[in-house]
Amino acid sequence: MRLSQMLLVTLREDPALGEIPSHKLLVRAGYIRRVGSGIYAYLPLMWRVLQKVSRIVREEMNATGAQECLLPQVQPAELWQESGRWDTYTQAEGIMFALQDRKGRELGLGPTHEEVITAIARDLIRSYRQLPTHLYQIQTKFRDEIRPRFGLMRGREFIMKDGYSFHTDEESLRQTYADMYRAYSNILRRCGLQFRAVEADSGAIGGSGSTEFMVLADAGEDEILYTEDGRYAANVEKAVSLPTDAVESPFKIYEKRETPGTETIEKLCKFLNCSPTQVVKNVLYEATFDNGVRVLVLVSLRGDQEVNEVKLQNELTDLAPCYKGHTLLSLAIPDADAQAQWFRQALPLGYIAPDLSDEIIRPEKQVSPKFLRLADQTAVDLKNFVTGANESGYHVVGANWGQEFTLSERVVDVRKAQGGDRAPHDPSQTLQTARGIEIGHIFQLGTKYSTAMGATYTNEQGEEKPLVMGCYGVGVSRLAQAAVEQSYDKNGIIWPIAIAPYHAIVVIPNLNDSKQVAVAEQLYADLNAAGIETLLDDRSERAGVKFKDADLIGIPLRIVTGRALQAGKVEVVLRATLTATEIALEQVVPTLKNWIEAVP
RNA sequence: CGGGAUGUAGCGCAGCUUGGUAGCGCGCCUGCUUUGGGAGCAGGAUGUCGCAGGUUCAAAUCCUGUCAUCCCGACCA
Repeated sequence: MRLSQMLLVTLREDPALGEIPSHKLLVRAGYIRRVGSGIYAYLPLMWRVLQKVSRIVREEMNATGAQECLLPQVQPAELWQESGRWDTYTQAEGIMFALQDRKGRELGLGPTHEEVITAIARDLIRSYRQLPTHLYQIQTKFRDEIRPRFGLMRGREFIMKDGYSFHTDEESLRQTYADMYRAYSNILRRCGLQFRAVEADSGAIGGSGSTEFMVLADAGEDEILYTEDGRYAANVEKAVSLPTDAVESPFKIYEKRETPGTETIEKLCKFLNCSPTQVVKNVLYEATFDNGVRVLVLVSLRGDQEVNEVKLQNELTDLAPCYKGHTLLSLAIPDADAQAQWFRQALPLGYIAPDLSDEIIRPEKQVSPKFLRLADQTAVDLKNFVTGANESGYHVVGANWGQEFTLSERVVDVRKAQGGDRAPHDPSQTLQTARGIEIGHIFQLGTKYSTAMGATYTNEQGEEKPLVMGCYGVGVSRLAQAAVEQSYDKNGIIWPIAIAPYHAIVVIPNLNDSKQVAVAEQLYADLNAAGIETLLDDRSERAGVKFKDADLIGIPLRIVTGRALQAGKVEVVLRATLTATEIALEQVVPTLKNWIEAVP
């Protein structure tokens, strides 16, 4: 491609997006253009990158025996009602764009495709002889994100590879899951990215085991915890750890103390001169179930710990049947307005005890009259602890479970693991933290969708069984931006060669020099003929502009038909290091071919 | 959903306090010069000042409403 023919508009200044480098660079270098909040156009250079990524994804998927297909983006609500996800996806998380057609039928734009694929499997798969089988697609997904940001990282429309496998049993599923683990590792390695596979929570998708593939980058939205022995790595939402030991409490006698202005753990510990590990703190949440029932949840945990809301959500989802619901719709910390609505009197904020009276809950039809009291394991082990007195300005010290306070029968693990905690598999290992961008996620779904939607097969014994399923996603457009986030400098993008839009760019410094032009044209033709994807910068711009643009758009190899021509050579510059080498004309094609093939 | 901010030329911004002919830089167009790191000189084009009301002789500027976009938070008592 000749740059003189290409619609390439680069910006000299950074666009006014107070955001992450990769986003600014993709806009500035003319790869993407924002059309609406979280909605982007992929311009020609970007589209080539996306196609490169897609190709690698296809090759690795096909190598595992998965078959490519293309599923509809517009999906009838009935399918989602069958799986039970219509409400959670259109109300609670609100992530699905829902609409009505002219006849008033409800439709959704696909944020994911479990329902569609399960419906198809239900129709097509009859026998164990057809299993296992694995279908995938590369397609645009729609998600009405609460807050779109960071360009392609969290858009409302994005490209994703999603695959779904069907099995007779868990063993067969685990085999495909392992294949996908390898395929995803191959994809990321081939794209030239630094990444880490971590244990993850399976969230709204459901199912048992799941692994996330994280591209390591400081701007990543996810925190990951891992040990240096390489034996443990998990998303912070999923991570488990051993808490640090609690300090022994100095409060041997139970008594109520006046503790003015100590509404936070930090202030309280300073005032009482004690460790946060001697405090039981009590956090209030409001949970809403799918049948409209609301429950006030009081979580007790050790003062130095924080609640992991994902774990808490999972616990509450499990408890939904106790409130005659199927699933949790939302979980929130009640704000002042909500508190005024729920309670007869103002809460003693900062001074709440585990035995906060149910009496203060204002009776209401859809509201549970009692607190759901949960105790985290870290709180259970405490002796002679400090906690609130249910009265503003007062705490109690020297309290014990079974004496002054009754321990909830529901003991759970809802604490957030933190860097520095000891690892369960080997307490001599401490958890390290890193930030990552979630690029891939593989799940063992089991029979959640097949059971809900009646997708079954007949086994060798002639029995009808639900299909065992797995699902596997790669964020294709997100991966492309993550590559930039991991590889850029002050001059612009530095693409890994495997996904660069072009391998090389031939720059003519002076268009008026006919020799420069002739040599460049010849090299341009020869390189392309040799299978090296090459751009020709034949624009009537000054050399400086061309160099700046070449660096900005990040083409790995730059060939300059400039002053070295007198010696029968051209200058070849590596974008990554900006190091230049002079190479004889006839050596250019073979040399570049070697370099490109040498990249792993 | 809460909090904060911003909407003025393709991009980045000033002007608004104190109402009075729409500005700057970059980019774009023409010509000449220049030609290895975002050139110089000369000339030129480009705006429903987000939208709708209101106040006023007069509104980018003041008032009301509205829409959009961006940032922070969704913080633990």
